Amino acid sequence: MSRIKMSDVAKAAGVSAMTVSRALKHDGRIAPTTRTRILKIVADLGYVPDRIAGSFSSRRSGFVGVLVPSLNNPHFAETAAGLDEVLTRGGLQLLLGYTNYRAEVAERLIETMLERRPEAMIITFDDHTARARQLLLNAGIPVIEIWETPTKPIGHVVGFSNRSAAAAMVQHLIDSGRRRIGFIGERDDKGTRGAERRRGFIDALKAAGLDPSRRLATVAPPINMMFGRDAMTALLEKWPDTDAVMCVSDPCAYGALTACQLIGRRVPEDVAVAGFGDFEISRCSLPSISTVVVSGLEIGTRAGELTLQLLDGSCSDQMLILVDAYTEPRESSKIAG
Amino acid sequence: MSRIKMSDVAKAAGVSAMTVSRALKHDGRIAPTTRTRILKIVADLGYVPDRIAGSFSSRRSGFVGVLVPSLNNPHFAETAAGLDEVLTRGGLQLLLGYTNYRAEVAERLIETMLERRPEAMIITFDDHTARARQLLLNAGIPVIEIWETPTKPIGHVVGFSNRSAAAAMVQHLIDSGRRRIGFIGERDDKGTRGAERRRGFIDALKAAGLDPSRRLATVAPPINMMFGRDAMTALLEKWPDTDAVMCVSDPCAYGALTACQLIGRRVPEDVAVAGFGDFEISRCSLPSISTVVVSGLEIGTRAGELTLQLLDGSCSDQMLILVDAYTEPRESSKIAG
DNA sequence: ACGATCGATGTTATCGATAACATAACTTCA
DNA sequence: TGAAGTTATGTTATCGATAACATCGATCGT
Repeated sequence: MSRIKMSDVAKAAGVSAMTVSRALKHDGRIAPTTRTRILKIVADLGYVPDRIAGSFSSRRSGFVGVLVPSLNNPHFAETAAGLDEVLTRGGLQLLLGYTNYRAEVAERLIETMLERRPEAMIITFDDHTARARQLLLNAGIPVIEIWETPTKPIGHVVGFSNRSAAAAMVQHLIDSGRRRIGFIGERDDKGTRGAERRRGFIDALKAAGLDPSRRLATVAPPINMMFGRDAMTALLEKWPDTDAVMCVSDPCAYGALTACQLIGRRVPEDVAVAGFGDFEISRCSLPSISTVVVSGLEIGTRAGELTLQLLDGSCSDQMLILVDAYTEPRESSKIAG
Repeated sequence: MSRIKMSDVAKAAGVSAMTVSRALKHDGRIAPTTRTRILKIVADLGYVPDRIAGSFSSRRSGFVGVLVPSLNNPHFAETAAGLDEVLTRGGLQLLLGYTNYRAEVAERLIETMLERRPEAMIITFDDHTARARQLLLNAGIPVIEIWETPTKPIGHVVGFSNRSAAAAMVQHLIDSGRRRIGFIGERDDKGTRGAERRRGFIDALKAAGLDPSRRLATVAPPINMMFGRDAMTALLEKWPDTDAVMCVSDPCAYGALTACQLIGRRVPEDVAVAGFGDFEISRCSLPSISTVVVSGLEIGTRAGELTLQLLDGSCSDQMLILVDAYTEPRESSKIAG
């Protein structure tokens, strides 16, 4: 059961192990006929190279560590897909971890990942612990924070301002004639994207001289549909004259929409509903839900491309890449009749 | 910039590298005082062990390779979460890859993963290429197929029969008085879970002596909401007297539901709609959508536990673990009239 | 036609941790 | 009290590939 190793292949081909190594990674300096012969023997023997040994020897793990809050979210899944797509082309492999939106989990994951000597780390911005930050700074590898624009970045950034994007959406609600606008989201004590969106909500209302206190933000992320429904029910009970609601995400907004439909409030005639993120549900629901469009895939591919550039030395500045995030009005915020 | 290594820590502590190694993995044979002293020095120096070297030496990668069709699907995300939860406890790390439902991508991923010498492989069942199968068989590690019950398993299985589960749901539609039942899903040439569900649909209708030909299954997975809407629109155009539709998944069913609402067919009075998978949307939609409940999390945790048992030798048989999948009737299939 | 260059391949040292074995000090109990 | 066991630690060899350098024959330009 002892595994076939490179020297076995070499022996079978009548060459040295080094030649086999070169044949496998196609590094030029090898005769095409030799290469073909070796590859045939590799296939015949079923040789599978040992990348642990290879990484150890070359001091290149071929890994990029990626941290997302949750996989169960199409945005981060798309970001991971975009990263994977680009990095695979560069011969790199994703080492994916998810934090469940918890900083201490993130710290542990960062530590574990760094033991694998990733060549870069890509982190979805969230409040990091001081130690996590220190670990990343000491790692001596490129660090890219994504999905936000941190005030104190660790390294590079590929993201957008959740705060301004949310503010723009609230402004759209104001422009469509709404004045008594509520917010449904996550509780206030977390440095997450959701908290930034809440700040954007407050920004926009204050700027317009409106009351920003209609907020129901009580649970930790992730927020789901049923929370949106329950929160909207509660919000309408507490502030019955509410004429619009901004939700931290589209699933939450869909829940809020169903709450209105169950209670008998018409959307958008009586209440406008807005979400965030352009999830599938916000396009397909009846009425469709106005949302902030942002492409998780683009964040992934841009971060992936930046990673490749940083690793091949073709980019050495500290980068701040902003991706587009824009308000897309749909039926749920049509100007009331 | 040369990294601190174990021997540096050893020197600082006045012990041998081996003692540092033992202190870090807490393997018993070490004096508590020595251990404390070493851990303090590790922290002070910011030493991060090199697991590549460690894996190379111990011949244990600490990885478990996991293949899912897509991350952008709450089921597989939950399965990954369940696996992660259990395997982390066992000191193992997930190496996650996704295939986009494509066998050739799966083959490439399996090959790449095996180079990392995973200690086990967990594969979401789909049609494997012959080479993928061979690679897995030759790897000499436990292989667990999940989310299905393959007729010719490679190793162990943790799953359920998508075919019978779908058949049971169709039977429920029949029991609720429906006779002209359609199916919306993925095209017929793939060995996926969706194709199994289509077979289950046909099984149930044939068994009841009903016509199973009302099928719209034209695109490759994954199926989305808008496809469900378009397909339902087309299906009702082609077979206007359809009184129920079974959809390959809940998002697809939600799309079909909105198609009915747009056209003016009442659900469930005129048409019953059924989905698969107990996605959030099927609980929250109005009406709620009848579905087949199956826990991706459970599949993950069960597969994780099995992995640990296989690796510590406490289980050596070829295992077939069935998880529960049951029909949950909701409003969308209430008995008409 | 001959030194310079190049292309293909071989040799050797090495990456950093850990398994396996060795050792020294210290207990234990007949 | 001394042989046998126990505990804490040290020593040595090793995992499998690859970087760096070495070699050798073929080719080329003038």
